[in-house]
Amino acid sequence: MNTNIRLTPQRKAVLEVIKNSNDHPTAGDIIERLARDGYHFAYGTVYNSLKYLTDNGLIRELKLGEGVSRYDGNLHDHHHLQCKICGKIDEVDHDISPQWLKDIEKETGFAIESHQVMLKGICPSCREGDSG
Amino acid sequence: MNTNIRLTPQRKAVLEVIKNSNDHPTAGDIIERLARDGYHFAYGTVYNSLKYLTDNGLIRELKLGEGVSRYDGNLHDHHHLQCKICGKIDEVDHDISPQWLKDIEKETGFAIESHQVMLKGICPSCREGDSG
DNA sequence: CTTATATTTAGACTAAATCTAAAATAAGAA
DNA sequence: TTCTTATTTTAGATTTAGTCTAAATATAAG
Repeated sequence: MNTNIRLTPQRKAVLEVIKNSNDHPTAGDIIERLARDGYHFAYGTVYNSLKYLTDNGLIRELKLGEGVSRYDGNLHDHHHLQCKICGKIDEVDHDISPQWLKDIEKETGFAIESHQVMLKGICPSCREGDSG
Repeated sequence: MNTNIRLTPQRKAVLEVIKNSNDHPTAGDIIERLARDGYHFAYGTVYNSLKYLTDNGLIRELKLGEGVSRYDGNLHDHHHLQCKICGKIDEVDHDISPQWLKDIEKETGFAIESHQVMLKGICPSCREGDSG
């Protein structure tokens, strides 16, 4: 992690929005929230800031298979669980077994650098209303 | 799974391309391969066919966090491993522990319906040339 | 102050995928 | 077969997420 991080006003504002969100916003969500706070940055600036903040370990980029990137201010290792009905994303602290990863490395010869588990299901509030 | 599957010539050709591929092609790849085989279907037809085949369980859609969907004719449960350098996708048969999923269901209250593990790393042939 | 480097901006551009309305095809009924 | 209805395909416009570019601005170093 870079110790010489340059937080321009734009990057700072983007970081603030993410730190103040707990719903894993997309770039679009972030631009919307910045605008609500009176910041009207260029589209590209927000993307550049997100990349810079991600590269420097201040935020995390999540790709949950929706075709959109989401951003997370929670730097602790965790996985995600998305409701198929309402789209809500929950965080899960359990990590998968390191032995499982080692077995896969042995089997495939890959050096595994990162892993992400994506769980899809029905959240408690959507389950209440289901019929099956 | 629907027992009354209607395989139009378009759907059949799309299915064939996927069954004959072992590299998890994207829609773009599939259109390219169809064209090589002399099939020039409308863009939308290929997407409709992919959706139809996926919905009917004849193929699987993979969302590996690249922002593109890939398609897989291997219907057996498995996970995927992508090389950060060359982009090659490998298949992994090991499945994660059912107990792990149960623990998460208990913790979150979600009814988990599907899970996908995405592993990123460096493949054996790219490792040979690395300097770190 | 001057020069070099980094960043932001507006807007054009790209890629993946969806949508739409018309045309074509297939299936079912008489 | 012919008529009617439902399904599928087609071409192309549209949407969405994100990248790229060149000029303008800001910051840092000498």
